[in-house]
Amino acid sequence: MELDSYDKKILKLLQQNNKISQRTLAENVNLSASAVNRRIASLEEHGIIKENVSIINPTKVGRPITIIVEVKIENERLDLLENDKKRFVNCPQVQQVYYVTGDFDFLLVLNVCDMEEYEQLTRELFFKADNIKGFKTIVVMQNAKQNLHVIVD
Amino acid sequence: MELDSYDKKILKLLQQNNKISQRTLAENVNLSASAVNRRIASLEEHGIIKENVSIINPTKVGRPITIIVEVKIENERLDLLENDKKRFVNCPQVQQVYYVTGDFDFLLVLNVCDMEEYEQLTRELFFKADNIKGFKTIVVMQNAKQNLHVIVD
DNA sequence: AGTGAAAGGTATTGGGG
DNA sequence: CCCCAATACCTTTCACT
Repeated sequence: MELDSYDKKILKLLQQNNKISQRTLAENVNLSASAVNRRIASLEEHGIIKENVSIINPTKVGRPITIIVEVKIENERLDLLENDKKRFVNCPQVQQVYYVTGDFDFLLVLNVCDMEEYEQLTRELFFKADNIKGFKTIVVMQNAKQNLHVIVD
Repeated sequence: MELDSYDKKILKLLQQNNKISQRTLAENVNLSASAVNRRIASLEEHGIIKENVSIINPTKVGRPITIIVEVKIENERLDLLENDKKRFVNCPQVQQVYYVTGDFDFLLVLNVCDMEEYEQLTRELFFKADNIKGFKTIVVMQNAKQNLHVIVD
């Protein structure tokens, strides 16, 4: 799907605030509300808009700790790798799973309420599994920016 | 602010899909639509709901590359540190900025369209600045999970 | 705080260019 | 693909429990 300048403006606005009304959106991009409506529907159908969500402040719901983990695996055999990946992805405390190459194989970003919760998670995620060579824990001191904005232009 | 079980259910649902109507939400949590309306307003006022956004699929808008950077700084003097942080935070390609302690000082997550864009960014972010001791680039092979969900219970 | 109903505002669909 | 207009739906407010 090709995005024209209308679609791009709509995306730019919606990824900052998706509660903005289609009428207001329409005024901003110089289109009618129904045109905006159809474009949004199309962007969603094509998966360009992946989801519409509220972002929660983790600190305010008692989960103030962000932890980064660099994971080294033992064996890169595809089925074992997929198995590790699934375990990470299915863990609700794990927000982000990146498969990388270099000194380590996975980088994880976790959100937890305290270090005890993290310690218990390490058992499930790393110690109980037999394809993990090692992992390095990095505790985040300050979460200076955290969003999923994509440049659209 | 104390969250009761109604608030928690509402938050759980909204961080999966904030386009769900308040009436549907009300049915799910066994409250009236107006009660849900007031609770959502309160959650927003208190900053528990930080923002409402559409999440864009980066690949589908021509920005398929995620890069992780570990940054070591030269001098931890507060003003220099803040200066580095601001430079990272203000860069639109930088989605996430974590200040950490250990082998490195900042971990960044970037989204770019190609390696050339990243290379140019490194000049702005790292080479032009004189408080950067070094940085390590990790190119993400596969983005297996990426969200900002927080466990609410 | 919660409810239900009324009022006001939005989203969505269909006819026509 | 656009606009406009009608309808259906949703949010918001208010009086009351």
